[in-house]
Amino acid sequence: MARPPDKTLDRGMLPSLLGYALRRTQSAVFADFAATFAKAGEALTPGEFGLLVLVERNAGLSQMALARALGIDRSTLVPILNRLQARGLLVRRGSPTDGRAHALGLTPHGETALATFSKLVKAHEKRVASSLSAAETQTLIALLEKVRAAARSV
Amino acid sequence: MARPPDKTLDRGMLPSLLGYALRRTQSAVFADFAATFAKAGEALTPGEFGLLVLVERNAGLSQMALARALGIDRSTLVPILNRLQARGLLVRRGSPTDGRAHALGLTPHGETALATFSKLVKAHEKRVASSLSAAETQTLIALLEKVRAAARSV
DNA sequence: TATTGTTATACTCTATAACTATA
DNA sequence: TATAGTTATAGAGTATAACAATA
Repeated sequence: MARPPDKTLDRGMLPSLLGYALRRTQSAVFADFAATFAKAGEALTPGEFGLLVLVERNAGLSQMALARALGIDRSTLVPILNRLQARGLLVRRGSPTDGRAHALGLTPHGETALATFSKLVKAHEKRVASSLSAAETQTLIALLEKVRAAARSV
Repeated sequence: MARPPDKTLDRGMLPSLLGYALRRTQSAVFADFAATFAKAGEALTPGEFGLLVLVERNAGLSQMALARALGIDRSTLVPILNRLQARGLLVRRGSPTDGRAHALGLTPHGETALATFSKLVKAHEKRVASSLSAAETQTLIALLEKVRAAARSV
């Protein structure tokens, strides 16, 4: 990990930019996520967690559907799934309805691991939201969604 | 660019997570930033813009100081500076006070380019913040800073 | 000894293009 | 023809370790 940012530099207009605040906050939250998992002897990225949740809640979905839901290319997904499969968390089964497609699902170990991961994520969320009231957290998420909708329609 | 996310999937607990909203919003804002620059025939990432602003506002700073301000390792900075220098935006001069260090600065072309970039960034910011009132934008930035402070102290 | 910048190396995320098997 | 998954390849961002020059 790199050293903490130097606060003495002149940052000009940057602190007033939404994108700048977004990037810096996301970076800090990501680091907290990683630290939370590392402290528990686990290793998982936010993206991997999101993927596992999607597979659990939509068992049998195809790689194409998953890639679309994640907003990434299908080729990008392949090595990610390979890694999670090698860890025994996830399986690719043949689709019963389409010979080209895979039906994705969690393994039993993946299910129990995801339960553990979810607890860690909740602890992490509680910590990063600790400086906000429940109402502020809801406001923040709602404002982020509004910004996302506005940015998406370019 | 990948296709838009599929809205029909069950996302479980994800929409209530701050980190999830943060990642998705940042991704959309980043795409808007890239699209804004592409439409103007320019190419720059948010990180490169931030770096150029830092160099302009703190002319003569060293690579170590810049890396610290950006929160990245000094070795990570080298290829980034190489690229910006190859584009004629930035120069490494010898530090007058420390024979080991470089004094970073913008070239005249870098100064004029940064002025153009800043206009594009303002247009981009205006668009992504278009769905929020001025007060909401201030609230959003303030809440993000509070979260960042809480996440940083792990 | 410690610091600055560089290089070598490695890993992840991202994409495009081409291939295969199926539809 | 079109789609699902894979592979090959490439570029950017990130890091650690080791090195030369300098402090």
